Amino acid sequence: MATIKDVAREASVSVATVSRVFNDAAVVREDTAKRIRDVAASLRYAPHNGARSLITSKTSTIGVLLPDLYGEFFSEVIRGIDLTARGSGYHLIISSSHNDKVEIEAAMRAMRGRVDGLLLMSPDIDANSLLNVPASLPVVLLCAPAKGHEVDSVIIQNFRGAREMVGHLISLGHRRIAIIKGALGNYDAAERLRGYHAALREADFMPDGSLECDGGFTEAGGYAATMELLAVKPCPTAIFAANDSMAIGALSALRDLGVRVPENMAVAGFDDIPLARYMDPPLSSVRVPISDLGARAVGMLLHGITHKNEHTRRRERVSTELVVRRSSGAPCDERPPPARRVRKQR
Amino acid sequence: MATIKDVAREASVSVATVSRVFNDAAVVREDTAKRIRDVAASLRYAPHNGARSLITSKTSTIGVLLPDLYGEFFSEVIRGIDLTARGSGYHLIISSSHNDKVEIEAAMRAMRGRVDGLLLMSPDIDANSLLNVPASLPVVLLCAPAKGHEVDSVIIQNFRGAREMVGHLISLGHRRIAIIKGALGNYDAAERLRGYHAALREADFMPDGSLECDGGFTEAGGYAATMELLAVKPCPTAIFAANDSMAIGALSALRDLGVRVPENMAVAGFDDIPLARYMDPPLSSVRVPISDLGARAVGMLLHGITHKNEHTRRRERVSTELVVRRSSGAPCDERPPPARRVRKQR
DNA sequence: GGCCAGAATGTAATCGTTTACATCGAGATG
DNA sequence: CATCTCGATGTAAACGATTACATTCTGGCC
Repeated sequence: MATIKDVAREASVSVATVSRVFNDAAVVREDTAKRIRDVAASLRYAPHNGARSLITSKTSTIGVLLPDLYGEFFSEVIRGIDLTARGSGYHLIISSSHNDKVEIEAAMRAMRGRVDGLLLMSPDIDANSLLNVPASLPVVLLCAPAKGHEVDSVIIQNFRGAREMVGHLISLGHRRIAIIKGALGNYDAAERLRGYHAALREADFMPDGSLECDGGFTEAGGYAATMELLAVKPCPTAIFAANDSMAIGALSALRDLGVRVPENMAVAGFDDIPLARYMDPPLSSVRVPISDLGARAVGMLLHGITHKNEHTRRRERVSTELVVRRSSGAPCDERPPPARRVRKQR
Repeated sequence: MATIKDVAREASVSVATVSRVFNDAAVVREDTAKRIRDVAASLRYAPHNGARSLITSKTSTIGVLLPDLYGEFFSEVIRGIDLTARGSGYHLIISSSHNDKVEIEAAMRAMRGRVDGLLLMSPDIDANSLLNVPASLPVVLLCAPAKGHEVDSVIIQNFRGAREMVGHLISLGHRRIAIIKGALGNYDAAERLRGYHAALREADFMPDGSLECDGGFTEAGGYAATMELLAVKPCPTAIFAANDSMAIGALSALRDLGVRVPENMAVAGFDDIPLARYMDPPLSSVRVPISDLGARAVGMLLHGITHKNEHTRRRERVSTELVVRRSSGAPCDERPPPARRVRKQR
């Protein structure tokens, strides 16, 4: 493959001049510049970015470490990240399926010299892990607690969102509200559970462990958890799933069992993935501006990269919004029902 | 940030020895190796991959150029790509939103020196564009015609799938079958249209231009197209959308118009994205093994990378499968239970 | 024509690695 | 004891660019 030297030789100039043409073309006389461009084109020359970034110590690339790539949530996050990064002239290196600390640290090392900064979404990373990693590489944590404020982060208002949704169910008259919990050790999962508890406490409900089931954030987990919950006596009248995937699993289970939603069981999710409004019945959920999440994280990271020296640690949180659809049993505007007032369920 | 020289100095050895420890550790005496590893850890040293790949001319990275990142189709493709690439120790650099030829060529140049090969998914790339690009970079085309066999490609059996689906609708007794066409100039779109025509021809139906509407592969486009189609007299009794997104738009439109599916209008899509089975009614579609598509492409690309010299051009096609659900009006199994996915959702 | 300023271009060091080749010791061999 | 071998380590040249600094042109002015 042609290098800058080949072009220089062929155009009878020095490499410096060729380099200048491809960077600050201004200083090169127009006729030489044109000659060089022609030669470059005929040789199909393109600058070698690896070499370039070695000397400039700038890769124009940011690394994205994710636990997984499956499902609408990640797809949306990445989209937000990509849009913002590209807007600022940055490329994206994406690396997924990092489950334990060891893998993540390995992946972070692997990013050394490839990226200018790192976006890290991982349930079980903590500040300590970051110490085992090439120093002075800006990092932003996604959906993870930035303990001790040592590192930037952007998180979802999980607590508030969950409390609000459970509050909504309570306001509809539900007294036995079950929760399908997210993956163990996951920050979002823990916070949503906390929000659930808070809402119950505020309504002076007795906590009831039998109404809390693990769902692992997966659709299958939601299905299984629902099967368990329906065996509990007295039966819950509402199920709050800590994400939409599990809520979808719950809807499947209820359908298989012949339980009508929302008449005999209210269901609500979290995230408001695009799929939610297409469910039957449409799923009430807590909207998270998912692609914003990614966009904000990139913004923060880019600031960290360009103002490396005096960039103060920051923590942003994206706010959530209650989205009421039919599955929770409240009247709603999705498909306007005939005049029907708020009706207590049982 | 610490470099190999720092480590060498601190451990009182030469850079060569340090390098050897991080590569073929075998030749270094165990006690020196340990000393070096300790020093490296204390300095938080990690090898600079940019420099490394400059000299080895190997980046262990493949570039992925996509038109967009939105929607389940891309999400699945990327997942397949990521899984396979990671399995072979490759990283992914992803770049989306490339619409016209110029942008794509720019993006391809930008990949020079960053990647060992390129996965290119673009409706309007052709063999000629590839000539304007750094030579000898292996490329695999996704869902695009590899005219003249100059370049590897993997494509979907669009023609067969579409013909089969339209044949299915015909077998159900439909005689006026409309099509919502995909994006203009898009290869998949053209092939699916061709399959539609073939099926009609085989049934000796007269082609009717008024039954062909553009939908641009988007949900909104499908909605609009459906509105138009319902104004056609005599009205079609079935709509074949060239992808699921448009079919979903069609379902929305029909619901808004009060047309019952499948009783008064059969609807079918293409791709069988995860959402399809959740629609109301569940959407008949043509299943495409989307993540396989990505996986196969990576496999082909890796072969091209490792056997650069004598790698014969190849073209693979992934096969499709008819998936009959309620929306087409045929008797069919009830909704399948959720897939038992073990995969983590977040 | 000689001089000079400023524009255009060239020279060479540098970025952080890898690796062919050179060197150095130490133990084995005759 | 000289020599040979071989294992461990060091030296230095690449890789392909950028860029400070040096050098060479160019044309304007006296």
